[in-house]
Amino acid sequence: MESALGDSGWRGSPEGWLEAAYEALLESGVDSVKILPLAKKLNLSRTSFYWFFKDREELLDALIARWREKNTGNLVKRTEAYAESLAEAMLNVFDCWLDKTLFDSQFEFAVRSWALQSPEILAEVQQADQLRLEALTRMFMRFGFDEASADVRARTTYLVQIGYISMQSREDVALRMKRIPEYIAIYTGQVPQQRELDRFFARHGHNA
Amino acid sequence: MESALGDSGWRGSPEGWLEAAYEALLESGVDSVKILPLAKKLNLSRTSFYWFFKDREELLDALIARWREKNTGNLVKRTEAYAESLAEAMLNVFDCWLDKTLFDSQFEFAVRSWALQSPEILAEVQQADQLRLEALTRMFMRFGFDEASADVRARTTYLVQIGYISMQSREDVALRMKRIPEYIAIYTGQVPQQRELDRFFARHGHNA
DNA sequence: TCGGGAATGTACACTTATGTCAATCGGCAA
DNA sequence: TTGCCGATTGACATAAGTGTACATTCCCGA
Repeated sequence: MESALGDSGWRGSPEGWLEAAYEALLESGVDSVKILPLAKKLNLSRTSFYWFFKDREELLDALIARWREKNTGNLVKRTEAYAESLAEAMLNVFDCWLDKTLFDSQFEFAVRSWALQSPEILAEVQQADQLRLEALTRMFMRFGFDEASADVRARTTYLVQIGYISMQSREDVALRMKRIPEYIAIYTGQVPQQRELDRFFARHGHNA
Repeated sequence: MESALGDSGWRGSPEGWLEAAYEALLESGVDSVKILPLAKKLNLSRTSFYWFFKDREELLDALIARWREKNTGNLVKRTEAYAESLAEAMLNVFDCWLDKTLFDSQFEFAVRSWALQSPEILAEVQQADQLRLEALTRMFMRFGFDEASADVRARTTYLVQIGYISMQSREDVALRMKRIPEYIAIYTGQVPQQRELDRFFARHGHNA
C-alpha cells in the first residue's frame, strides 16, 4: 500500500505528522502511534516533532478530533436526507457503509479499540454512539414506528454495521451489494422497490 | 473491582500469571499485558515469570487458547440446542449474550482489538467468525430459510451482538431484557410466543 | 537432617521509547 | 549582506520494558 504522503513540500507541518499518525493508528492501533517510528516514516528527526506539538498527547487529541468530525457528522446527515419510503431512507444511510468519504470504517474500528485503554476515548465513543442511535431512531419514527420499535430497529441497523466493522473482513463490494436488499427487508420489514435499488446501485457505480 | 486471585496458594503457577494476564487484557488491551506490571500485581519478582513461560509470547499464546476454547464452542452449541420454533432457537442463542459463563463479551472485545496489531490474531478471529456464522446459518436453514436469506439473517443476529460488544455499553440487564422480544421479531420475522419468552426469562432469573 | 529440585530474587546488558536544550541550517525580506 | 525566523538536528537525561546468568531460599522425601 502507498502512503498518502509524498515528500511534496509539507514534511514539516502538523498535517504531515497527523497523517502519519493516522496511518499508524489504522494499521496497528494507538500503541503504534509513537513519535520515533513516525519520524522514521517521515524521514525526519524525532525531535522536530516537538516544534509542532507539545507532546504525544496533543497529537492523539488531534487524531480524535479528526475522527469526531468525520464519522458522526456524515452519518447523522444521511439519516436526515430526503426519502419517499423507509426503504429509501435506509438506503441513504447505507451510503455511509460503502463510501469511504462519508464514513471511515477502519478509523472507526481503530478508535473503538483505543477506547479499551483510555477512559477519555471511551467517553468520546459512547457519546458518538448515542448521537448516531438517536438520529437513526428519529428516522424510523418519521416513518411511523413507535419509539420502542424505532429504538430497537435503530440499534439493529447501527449495531450490525459496527459489528461488521469489528469483523475487519475485507469483502468484495459486489458480494456486499448482493446482500443489501435482504438487509433492507430485515431492518425495515418491507421489500425495497426496484427503482430505489437501481438509484442506490447507480450512486455507487454498480450495475445491478 | 476485586481481583479473582486471592493469595491462596497458587502465586507461583502458570495459572496465576495467566489469570493476571487475562485481567490486564480485559482492562486495557494486549499492550498492557507486560511482565513487569503483572509481577507487581502478583507481588512477585518479575523474573520468576520465566520459570513458567519461555517468554511473553508464550503467555499470549496461552491467552488466545483460552479465548478460542471458551467463546466459539459454547455459541455453536447453543445454535444446535433443541427448539420447537425459530423464535425459541433464537432465544437459545441469546443465552450466550446474557450468561458470562457461556460467552465472555469483554474477552471477545479485547481479542478483536488485539487483532488490529497482530496478523496471527486477526486470522484466529476471522476463523472464529466464520465458524459462528456458519452455525447460525445452519440454524436458520433448519427452520426453512433458503441459503441466501439464512446467511443474511445469521449475519444480522451475529453482527448485532458483535456490535453491541464493541459499544462496550454497561447497560442494565432489565433494559436489555425489555428489548429482547422486539429483537426476536426482527431477526426471525415472527413474534415469539409468551411461553417461550417466559421460559427464557426464567432461565435468566428474570421476572417478566 | 540433609540433598536437590522447585520457586524466587538480584544483577546485568540491552532496547525502545519520551521529552528538554542549545545549536544550527536555510531561505527571504529589508 | 545581513539578520531573522521557521524548521531541524544531535546530545543528554530518564523511564519502562525485555531476557539471561547466577545466587538464594524453601520444602519435601529419603
